[in-house]
Amino acid sequence: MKMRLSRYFVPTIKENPSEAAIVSHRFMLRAGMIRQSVSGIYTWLPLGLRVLTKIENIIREEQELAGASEVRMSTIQTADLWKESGRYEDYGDEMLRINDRHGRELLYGPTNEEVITDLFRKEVKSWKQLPTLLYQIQLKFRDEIRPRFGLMRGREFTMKDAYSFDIDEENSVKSYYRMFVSYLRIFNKMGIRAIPMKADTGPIGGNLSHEFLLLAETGESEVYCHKDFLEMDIPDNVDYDGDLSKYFQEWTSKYAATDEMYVEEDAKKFGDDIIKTRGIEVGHVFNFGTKYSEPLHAVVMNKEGKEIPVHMGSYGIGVSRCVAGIIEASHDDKGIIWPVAVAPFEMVVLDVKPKDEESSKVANDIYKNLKNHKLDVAIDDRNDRVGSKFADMDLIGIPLLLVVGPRGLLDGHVKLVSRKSGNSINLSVEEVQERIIKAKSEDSLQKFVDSI
RNA sequence: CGGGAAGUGGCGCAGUCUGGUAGCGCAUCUGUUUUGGGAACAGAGGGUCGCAGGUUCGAAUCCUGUCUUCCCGACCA
Repeated sequence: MKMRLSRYFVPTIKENPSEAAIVSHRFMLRAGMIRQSVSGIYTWLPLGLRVLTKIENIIREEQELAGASEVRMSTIQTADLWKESGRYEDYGDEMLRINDRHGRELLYGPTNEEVITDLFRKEVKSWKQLPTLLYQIQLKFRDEIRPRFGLMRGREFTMKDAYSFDIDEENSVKSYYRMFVSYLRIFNKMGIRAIPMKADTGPIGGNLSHEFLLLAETGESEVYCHKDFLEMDIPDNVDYDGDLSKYFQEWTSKYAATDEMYVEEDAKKFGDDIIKTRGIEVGHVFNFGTKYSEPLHAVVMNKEGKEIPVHMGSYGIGVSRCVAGIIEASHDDKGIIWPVAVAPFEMVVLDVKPKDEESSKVANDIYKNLKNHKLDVAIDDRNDRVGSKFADMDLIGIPLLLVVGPRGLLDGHVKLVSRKSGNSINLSVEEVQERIIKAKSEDSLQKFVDSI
């Protein structure tokens, strides 16, 4: 399908909606990415959905690499399982409880430990089938006391949740490391730096747990973090069947903690290297042993022929929150600045004057050629004044803008603009395509954008 | 749930104190002139003022109730 913005649904808003108090919420509404349905619940519009989908696909790719298999559990769950695990009463009013026509107690899942454990106990019986690592990307509902900040704290939200099942503590920790490393790679691919910090295990329980926090001035929690984390290398060419403890050591040996876990004496050992800033929690990993497998009787036969409860872990990423988080971390007063990997479009060809047949044809030819070379490109063929088209593209945050109009073509050039730096370069019609296609084929489009 | 603020054309707001039958900017539609960073002029359409009661000759405005949204707090991906 041809991505013509004149035919696409992008309802941008010029003025700031009064209900949006933070940057990401404002820009998502203004850029036509989302609309609120009721408090804390949103409809995703085409542009927002493209970003969400890209993030989901990055997660899928990396989770599969780490050995996890995708499933999709139902959003509606039975209360019986929660009574069995003992969490039905604990979870409180955050859980949306529903009765069906027969009066049976159901609920809209706020998390899925019970359902996945139920699946596991029915299907897996032997230590030979372990480890088992499953994940899903699914809507969750938590009836927050006070939803706020748009997608940052909604009630309905998209979450990636993964669950590991192992024969013992030692192997369970290996699964934990797999997810830990996978997370480092996932957030890096999204174009953000999320730093693992020692975490409180909260209601999910367990002893080994880390939160991944995206650093942003507008973050919800105060964090203390060693400055080396900002430059540390992301694990590459990872052998997920090998020893991953070195990565884990590297990423946990230096100090990083949220304010509620902050211990001054520990931080002091690193002196001035600890910076105090703010962060947004985008991921959380837990290793919780047999907390659910015991009450739910998720057992396997071990080598000695004895039934033992499996050791479990769960691993979440707030997918829809990531969309907002990335905006918090990357924007200016004009709008969003998307990292290439998650931008709704990698680039847009801006047809300055759609009514000018000649220049418009050049714009369309370039568009088609780039599209044929796998670029995720759209053409802005809207019959608006160029100023408002520029303003929209800045707001929406398209990383790369290719401006094609009669004036430039007179001199034989088109203009390439980087959203991030605001810089532009004039290039011939041929050269611009060559360079973009080359960068795309080398998977270095972000570098190319950064070089402008 | 406690504290605060707000609901008036699609969006942002004024009008409410001091009741007299609704206005501004942006957006939309038509026409003309424009067109390389949110055009100009002329004209047009669109609101029973969140909802329900009440007071009054008369209510956006006063009173009572109710719903919704946002902000601060406890809670959290």
